[in-house]
Amino acid sequence: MAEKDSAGAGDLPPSIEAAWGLRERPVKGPKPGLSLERIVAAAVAVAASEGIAAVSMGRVAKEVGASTMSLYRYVSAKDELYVLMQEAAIGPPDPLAALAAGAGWREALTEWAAGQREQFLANLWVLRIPIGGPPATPNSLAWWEQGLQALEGSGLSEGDKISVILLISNFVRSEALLMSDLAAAVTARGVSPEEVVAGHERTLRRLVDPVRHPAIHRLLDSGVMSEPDDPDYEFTFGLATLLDGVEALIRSTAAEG
Amino acid sequence: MAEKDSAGAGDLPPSIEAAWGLRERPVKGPKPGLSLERIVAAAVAVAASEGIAAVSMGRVAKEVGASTMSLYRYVSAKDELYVLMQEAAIGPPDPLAALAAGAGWREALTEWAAGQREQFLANLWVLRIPIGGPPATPNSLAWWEQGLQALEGSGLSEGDKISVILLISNFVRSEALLMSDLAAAVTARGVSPEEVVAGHERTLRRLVDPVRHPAIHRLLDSGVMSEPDDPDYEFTFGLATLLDGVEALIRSTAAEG
DNA sequence: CCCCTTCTGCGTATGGCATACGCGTTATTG
DNA sequence: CAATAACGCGTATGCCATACGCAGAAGGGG
Repeated sequence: MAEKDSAGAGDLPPSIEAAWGLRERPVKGPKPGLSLERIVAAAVAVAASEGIAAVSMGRVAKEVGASTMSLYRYVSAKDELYVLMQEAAIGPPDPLAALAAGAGWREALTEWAAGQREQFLANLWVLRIPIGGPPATPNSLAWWEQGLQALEGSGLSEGDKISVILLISNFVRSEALLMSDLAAAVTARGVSPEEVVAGHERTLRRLVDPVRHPAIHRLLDSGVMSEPDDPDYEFTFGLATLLDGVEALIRSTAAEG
Repeated sequence: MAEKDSAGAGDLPPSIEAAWGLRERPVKGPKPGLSLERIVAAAVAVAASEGIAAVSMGRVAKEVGASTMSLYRYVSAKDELYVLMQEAAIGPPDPLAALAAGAGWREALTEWAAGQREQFLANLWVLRIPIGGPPATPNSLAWWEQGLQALEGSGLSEGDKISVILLISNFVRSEALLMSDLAAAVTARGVSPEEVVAGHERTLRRLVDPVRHPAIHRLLDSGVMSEPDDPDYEFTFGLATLLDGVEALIRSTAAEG
């Protein structure tokens, strides 16, 4: 009951194959009136201006001037559309200047992480679409390729390289998601980011019991919550810490290798 | 048009206040036939056995033997139910043995991260529910409290402490999400985890072009994808790297302080 | 003691959603 | 010129969250 198909479980959905440029145009039948590109572009536009929740098959169809069901000739399910949207929004990475300049892995990775973050921040809705498994689209792969290249001179094993890449890209993603949450709260109420943060601090103060939560209480008293307001701070801090950890790994690898 | 309400934007939804034990029972009217606890427990049970997607208001209502709309007397929207489900599933943290034993911050943080991961892995569906903003529920706060306590002796500033806690809990979360993705793929097809990974490697091999993706190509050739199969590996590796970074931060703080 | 207020459970209705299915139509190939 | 295959899309199904309002329960004030 297990091994049946020739290719097996590893096959791609057809629209993803189309994103890779595989898949010959069928030669029979009427010429398609739409195209995957048009559909995905329309979906991205809706998501960018009204959020991912506004992206429905019907809505996208209206945008391209077609009927809902006609989209299913191009995409077999909405999840496929999501994948293609992500792919289109993220785009290919710019070449790493640090690599060209012959700089070290740390500069290269920093640039790589910053680039990825930039793409996320420019397309916050991307962070809201549910991920399923590892990437298999051209641009996603290109980003991974670039990350691996940044670690080329590090002396790490191949396994350690992906692990590091995974670690960093997860960090970038979750930090950007935090920003996105803040942005969402800001637009939900009509207030400024500062007010949102201040409101949350007020709520915490009301709930935190000095006896049961001494550390949080100390934290609130320290006034850190009201301070910095550099939107890049958490990113810069986290990345630096992460890279310090990677540096330790690289050093120890070099020492024992 | 800005400052109107006394409490302002920081207010909690009523069902969350109920989770804190605030909110007096109304004295008029019929006695409630249900309770938040029963509803949340039923929702958690459904999520645990059939996934978060199976949790609908109607389904939960059926589970507790009530009508769909009656749930809205206890919860004002489904998102509130989500928050309460998360709170219930995660539960309060066990006391840190490392802290009691007087061990250092590194042992304490490691234990803390492992505990958090354990809760996630035992309730994979939690990872699928969309997060909105920072936690304001009792158990979530308790976890944060414990994380901060683990860093007590580190000499870090309060601000650096939250940043570190944030960094680590985001890491734990995203790593667990990866496991969850794998588990989902495993149950979706009927195959073993090894076969899923192997299938993905096969797909990659088909798509990766040695010229455009030299680093990934090298990676695939190195055979790392087929190797380890220790499900904790990525977690152990990432956490160690992260903590090495934190160690560097603590050292440099001590040096300049 | 009774009525009025307040809260309960819940039936009904609305408007949204993804998508299965099948039909008429259009191009291409033999 | 027919057979074939892909097209656009109308219709229908079965979910979903949730607004609204009503009928009945419980307690408090007169």
